[in-house]
Parts: sequence; C-alpha cells; structure tokens
Amino acid sequence: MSVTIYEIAERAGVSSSTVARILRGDVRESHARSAATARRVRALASEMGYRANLRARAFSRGRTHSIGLLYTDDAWIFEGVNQHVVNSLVRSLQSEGYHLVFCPIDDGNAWEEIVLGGQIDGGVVFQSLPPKVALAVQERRLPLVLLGDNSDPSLPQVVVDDFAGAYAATKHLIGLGHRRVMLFVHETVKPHCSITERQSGYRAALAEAGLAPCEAMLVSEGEATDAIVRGPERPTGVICYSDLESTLLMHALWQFGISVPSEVSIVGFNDVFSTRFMTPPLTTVGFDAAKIGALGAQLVLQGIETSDRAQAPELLTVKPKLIVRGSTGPAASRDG
Amino acid sequence: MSVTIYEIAERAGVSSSTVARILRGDVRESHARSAATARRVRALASEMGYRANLRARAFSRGRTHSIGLLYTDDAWIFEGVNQHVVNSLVRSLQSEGYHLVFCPIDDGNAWEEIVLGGQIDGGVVFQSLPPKVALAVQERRLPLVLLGDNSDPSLPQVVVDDFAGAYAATKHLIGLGHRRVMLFVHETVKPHCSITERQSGYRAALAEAGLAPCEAMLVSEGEATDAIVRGPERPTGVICYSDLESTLLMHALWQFGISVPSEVSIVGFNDVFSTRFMTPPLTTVGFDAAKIGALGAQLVLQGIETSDRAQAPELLTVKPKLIVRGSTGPAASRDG
DNA sequence: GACGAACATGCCACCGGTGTCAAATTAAGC
DNA sequence: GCTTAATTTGACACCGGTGGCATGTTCGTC
Repeated sequence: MSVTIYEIAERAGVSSSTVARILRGDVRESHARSAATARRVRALASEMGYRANLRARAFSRGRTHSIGLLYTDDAWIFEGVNQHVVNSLVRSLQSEGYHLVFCPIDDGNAWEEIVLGGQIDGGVVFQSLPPKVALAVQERRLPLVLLGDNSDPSLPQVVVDDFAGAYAATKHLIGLGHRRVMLFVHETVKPHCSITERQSGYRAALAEAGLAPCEAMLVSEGEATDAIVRGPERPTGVICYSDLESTLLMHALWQFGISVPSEVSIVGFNDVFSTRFMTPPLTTVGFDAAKIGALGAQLVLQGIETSDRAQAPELLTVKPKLIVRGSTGPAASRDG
Repeated sequence: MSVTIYEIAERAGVSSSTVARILRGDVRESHARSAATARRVRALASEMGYRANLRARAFSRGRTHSIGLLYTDDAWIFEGVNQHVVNSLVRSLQSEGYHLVFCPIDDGNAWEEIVLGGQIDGGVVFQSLPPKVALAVQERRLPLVLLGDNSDPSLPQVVVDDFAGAYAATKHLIGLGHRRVMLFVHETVKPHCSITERQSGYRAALAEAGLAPCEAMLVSEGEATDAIVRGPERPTGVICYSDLESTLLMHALWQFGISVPSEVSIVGFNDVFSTRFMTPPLTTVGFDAAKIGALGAQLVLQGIETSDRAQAPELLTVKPKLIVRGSTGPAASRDG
C-alpha cells in the first residue's frame, strides 16, 4: 500500500525505531553521524513519498487527535453567529494539530460509537449536554468543554455574559425614554441558560429604573405579531432574544404599517451579519464569536493535556457590547 | 484501560476470535451451542461495558469510517442554504456508520495530514477543489465527490441545475412585462461554475424574448447601490446571484426610497429562510438542499465501496424551482 | 453408523506505528 | 589513552482488533 517506516529503514540501513524518531523529530542531532543519517532518512522519506499512517499512530498512542462537536440541535450550530464560533473552533484546533468531527446527538446510538469508541480525544458541547451523554462521558473521563451552556458546573465552559448584554440593551432603551420595554423570546426557542441570563439582565435594568417588566414568550408567528403589535399596551421598545425574533418582529411591524424606530424601537442579539442590512439596520448586542471558539479549543486541549479532573474547572466569560444602529430611537411620546 | 475482547474471551472461556465475531455480528448461530455461547458472550460484554475500540478497528481494517468535508471558503459552507446541505450530509453519513470531519484547506499543510495520512476514507468537496489537493488525492486514490463544482469531470458530482433556475427566474420577470432585467453578482463572490451557469440561463431567456442582457458585477456595496439605483437605464427587474445580493439591493433601494416591487422587482437565489421575512418577502429560486447532501453522501460511500475508478463518474442534478413571493410584480410602466 | 458437507471455533500473523530497555557508539574529563 | 557520562541506536513487545487457515464439531444423508 503506502510507504512505511520499515521500507525506509531497510533502504537506509537503519532500524525502524531510528526512522520513526527522525521523522517524528525527537532527535537532537548533535553527533556528526546522527545528523548524517537523519539527512539520509529524511531524503529517502521525501523521495519515497512517505506519510505517517495516522490510523496506526492513533492506535498505538491511544489518541486520534480528533475532537467531537457535540450538538443536539441541527439548526443551532449553523445559525447566525454560531457559525463563526464553529469556524474559529475548527481553525484553532487545526493550528494545534487537531481536527473537529461532527457528532450530532439524537435518539439513535450513532453518537455512542464515536464518543465511547475512542474515536475522539475530547468534545466541545454546543448549547446543551443531554444527560445520557453526560453520564456516558463521565465514565470514560473524556474531556469536555461547554459552549453557551452552564448546566454542568463540573465542566469547563465558555459563556457570553448575557446578563450584561441584556442589561446594556435595556439601559439603552430606558435612556432613550422608553418606559414599556418588552423582552421577546420566540416560543420555538428551547429553554437555555442564555434566556434566563438575558431575562435577569433585562429585569435588573428595569428594576433599577423603577419600571415593570413586560415579557413575551409567544407561540406562533401570528401570535407574536398580534400580542406585540395589537396588545392592549403596546411596548415602545422591544429587546429580541435573537435575530429570529428581530426578523419576525420587523416583518410584522412592517405589515401593520408601524414604523421603526419612530413608533417602536428594536434591539436584537448576536449581531448577525445580515441584520445590518435590515430596514432600518438593527441595533444589537454583539460579541466576539471567534474568541469563543478559540477559548473553547484552548480549554479542550488543556483538558486533554492535563487530564487532571480534580482541579476546579475553568469558566471563561466573553463580554458583549451594544452596537447602536438605526432600529432604536427616542420614545415617541411619553407613555405613547 | 477499557474492556477488550481478550478479557471477555478469558471470562467466557472462548477465544478472542469468537468474541470478536459474535460481537461484530457475523455469526449465523444455527447451532444450539453457538447460540448459547453467543448469548453468554453478549451478556458478558454488556456487563463489562465493552465497546469496540474504533482506533484499533480503523488500524486493522485500514478504514476510519470518516469522511472529510473539504472546503477552502470558511463562509461558504455555513452560508445560507449550504448549512442544510452540510447537515443533511452529516445525517446521511451517520446513518451509514460514517462521520464527517472538517477539513479546511488553506495555505498551511494541516489538510495534508488528514487527507494523505489515511485519516479519512473519502472526501466531499465544497465549492471548489484546489489543484494541489486534486493532485495529492489522485495519487492516493481517495474517493471524492464534488458538490457545486464541475471543475473536474473525472470525479462524481452533485450539482443544481443553475441554468434552469436562472432561466425560470428571468422568464418570470419577462412574463411580468419587464424589459430591462439585470443579473447582479457581487464582486466579492469568487468565480464559480454556478455563476456562469446562471448567466447562461439568464441570457438564454432574454435572447428568447429578444431582449438585451444588462449584467452587473460590482465592486463595493456603495457602487452596487449607485449603478443599479442611479444608473442611466435603471432596470425594472433584478435577478440576484444569491441572498447577499438580495439583501444589499433591498437595503439600497430602501435607502433611496425606491419601492419593491412597484418600481423594481427582485428575484433572489437559494431560498434562504430569512428572506421570506424581508420587506417584501423575496421571490427566489429554491432547491432541495437536503437532497444534495444525501446524494453526496451516497456517491462518496459508493466510491468507497466499489473503489473502481474506471467507470464513468456519476453526475447527479438537482432541479430548482421558482418560489414567487412579494418582491416581484408587473413592470411599472412600459419602458419605465 | 459411516461419510462428507457445513459451519463454529481456535490459533496466529498482521496492520504500522510507539516506547522501553539494553547495547553500542560517541563526546568529555583527567 | 583510558574511564565515565551522555547520547544514539537497535531489538522487541505492545496497542486491540481482523481475517485466513486449520481443526473440531454438528448435521443431514444414504
């Protein structure tokens, strides 16, 4: 099949160990002779088109240099800002000699093979870690990192400071004179720590200003429209959980002829690229997605290196910042 | 470390081969005795928490059951409709016992390790196959499938019938009375077969109606705005290469107070989810993205099974269809 | 009950690296 | 030049399955 170290060893007149060591790079080459053989071996390897067999290496070392991307929600990992996180993850891992493997977790048992069969050295969990997986993984002592999920405090994790983001967004609207500020989370969004965090930040800012929260967690697109647009006390400012809500809401308001921001101000979340081309461009809470991926990669690899589960797991936080664009403005009239 | 077939064999009082065969499932169990041992072995395996070591299996069989996702453009694989393709690819592969590995190809040599080191059994190429990779892969006889790339006719591929899509879109506008129809491709879009195909379809439809093409391939966002909106002969209908163009154009027209569709009609491409919430909802050319992924998976696995490169490579085509929504309407006035 | 076919089972080499240990070689010190 | 320490090199077991081949067992048939 392909060239092995044995074939090179034979032609170079040295042992396979020597070839392996030279090609792997752990040889100091202080001797004149060793330097000469190293040169010869390397020349032969290059000439013969040698490539280390990664399957054999993985077997013998017990490491695949693969990291699993564990996720349950198909849409989530690709959606909006998460694609940048994944991308950054891939790049960061690659630069350290690791690569990322898709590992969707569903009702089947395909994930078990990968996670428990020793196919991956560690895993990066997106959004949420199903209990069945958590249990299985714990036995195998597979290093994991949680991204955007604080459900298991015993694992290292990278999170966005959602409280601060929602707080800043709410403050922004209050500062513009808004008194009825709504937090809008679409019903299809699965329960998730970022929701509660954003809720807390939102409530904290309102409480500080002595205002009452008016939250919405609506069922269908139609209902979302109705409740917000035609509700008894229409809010003058809405903070959307994500771009999905921003998009739906902007669309609904447009249909009803309600203008943004003169009648209703909207703040989004995540700073998805296309939202800056909305009409009007969306004021939104953004954060450095690439940093999340990079930190995530760092934490898994750290977990693999040390494999010391005793120490307190790291918790890294990424700070968001409010990006003011055109969808927010002064409250139309006092108590409009 | 973890349980091996040898430990099970010892406790069951049989040989390791027997255990391996039973747990792998290739045993017919017609004998009463073999059925009994099979039961016993399986019970022991389950009790001891046995999991086949995939690293060992990959090594011994020379197959990793990994497929590489080869791509050069970060943004592309996640963008719009492609996420559905990737997702479907992952799922289709998973159901056949394979999994997908991110394999970004850049100037570094990280991809070489994966592609040439026997880390993957096959590859799915997105958008374009760099020559250096094509060359390296050819030597190794690694089965590849091209998705949305017709640059190498010697490889199996899955493509969307872009000609038909653009033709239908153009016909649609012509049917609505439009006589100056533009094809808009943003300058940042890399040269790609789908561009030329769409161009051809667009031109063919115009030629049939005896109309002259007016194409645009513009430099920056500002210029796009200017050329289309303030050009000497403003088109009444624009076909956008993708959602990026649709988004930019819609935004530009809004800024200039030009209404869609009464003054300008817009047709998009790819039917990205969020475009149905544009103002107005985008008329667009859509296609079954999941099907592309499924067909892609099928073709790679087929290539792995047969490993017969002699036969003519398959070329599967997915038909697009025009989805008419609110962004297209009758041409305002004759020769507006 | 004997005979051959069909099939279960065991033995063992093999995949291609890694890493340990002992032997061989070299450099350093006096 | 001789001894000792440092370092390179080689031999070899090992990782945990797989699969070919020989052996042993069961079954059907006459």
